[in-house]
Amino acid sequence: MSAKDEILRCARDIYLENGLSGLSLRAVARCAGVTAPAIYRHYDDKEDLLWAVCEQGHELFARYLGRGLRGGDPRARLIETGLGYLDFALEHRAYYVIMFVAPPSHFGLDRLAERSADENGATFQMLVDRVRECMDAGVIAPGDATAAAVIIWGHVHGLVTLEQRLPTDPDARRVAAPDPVATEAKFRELYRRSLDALIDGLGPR
Amino acid sequence: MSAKDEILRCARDIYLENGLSGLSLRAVARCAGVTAPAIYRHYDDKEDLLWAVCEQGHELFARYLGRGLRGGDPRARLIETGLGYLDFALEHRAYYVIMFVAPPSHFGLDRLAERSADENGATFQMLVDRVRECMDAGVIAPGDATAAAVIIWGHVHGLVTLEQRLPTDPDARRVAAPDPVATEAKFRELYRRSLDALIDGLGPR
DNA sequence: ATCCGACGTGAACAGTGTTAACGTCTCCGC
DNA sequence: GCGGAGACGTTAACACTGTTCACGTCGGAT
Repeated sequence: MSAKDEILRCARDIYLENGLSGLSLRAVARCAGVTAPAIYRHYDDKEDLLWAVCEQGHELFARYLGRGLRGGDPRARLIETGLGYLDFALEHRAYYVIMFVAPPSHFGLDRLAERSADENGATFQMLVDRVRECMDAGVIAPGDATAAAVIIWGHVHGLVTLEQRLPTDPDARRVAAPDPVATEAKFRELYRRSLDALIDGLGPR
Repeated sequence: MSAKDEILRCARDIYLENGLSGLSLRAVARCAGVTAPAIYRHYDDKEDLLWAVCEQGHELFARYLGRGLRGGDPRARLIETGLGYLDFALEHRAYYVIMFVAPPSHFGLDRLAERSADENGATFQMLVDRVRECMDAGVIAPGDATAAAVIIWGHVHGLVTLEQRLPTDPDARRVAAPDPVATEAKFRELYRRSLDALIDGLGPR
């Protein structure tokens, strides 16, 4: 395994475990068995290294979104895409955060902002395709497929990010350890139902 | 004006202008005409100071949400609340980012995470009230008002955060300066339509 | 007059990302 | 075989960060 790969592996593990605040170049170097400046032989700077981590995330993400193609009819394919999105967000929260949540420019990560905008454009295209399919099949009212795709992405993205900030289950407010498994199942249910409701709302009158 | 107020004012201005990465204690101190350690006479640490900035944001935010009460019927009040949310997010992006977007725990801001969760719970209650009103009036199908509120908040929150990451208008991809005013108007339109569609979807069959 | 607490200071510490100067290998052409 | 070149790593240092410590300097209450 090359030193470059080893550095990336360490950066990824440290980030996924400790978040951005735990990701220091010296920590990465220590883990990889080198000193900090050695990293600069392989990556331009910290932002560049972080981007390499993001790229691995996007690769993983693409596989989750790909599940959408398994659905039988257009509506099922769109919903299945939404569920793949949810699974990725729940199973790989840390990845999801850098890739879609944390606004890079506010943390001085300007290049990362650009690059991830491009990447987002690609996944967005996948969603637009599913939406257009639904429009052709009469599941969604004909119109601007791009706009509808923004609405749907916004919807699922919002639910997922909100789930990470709210207790979600208000009964569990301030009750110790609100059994994450149960509330996650509840949230999945809610996610699914709301996706249905939204698509209904976007359907022909 | 007390020194404490002056420090807070500087911290707010610097943050709103330069984002989190530009907010250094020494910069705040310089602006306020003191040295960095003086800040510790008034705030526990940087996180505490940042929280004070957030509090001002929440105060402002409450006024925007309050507009929802102007609506005539329950549905109008719910939509008006959603539009107030949008206005705040668009007119005070930087505030919106710390308050609702950036996940504090990933940046080592644990206390801020707790505190803002509490604050979010409060605004959430306001939304639940509007939803319950709609259920009573038959605008939204009867059921769990909290769940419906999560869905709606997730929806608007997702659209707003997405707008900050996507070009929104795909025609403007990579075209220089895609006239922010025009695309903002377009986005408002899309936001409003999708909110309508979602509430339709949540209505009785 | 004296103590005290509030407020501010300069110096210092550990940690950060990053750069410069210096080695040490390996491989390639002569 | 020899010399040069390039890839890769090191140590030392710089400027910056949040934070703490010991020291002052006031104003007000006793």
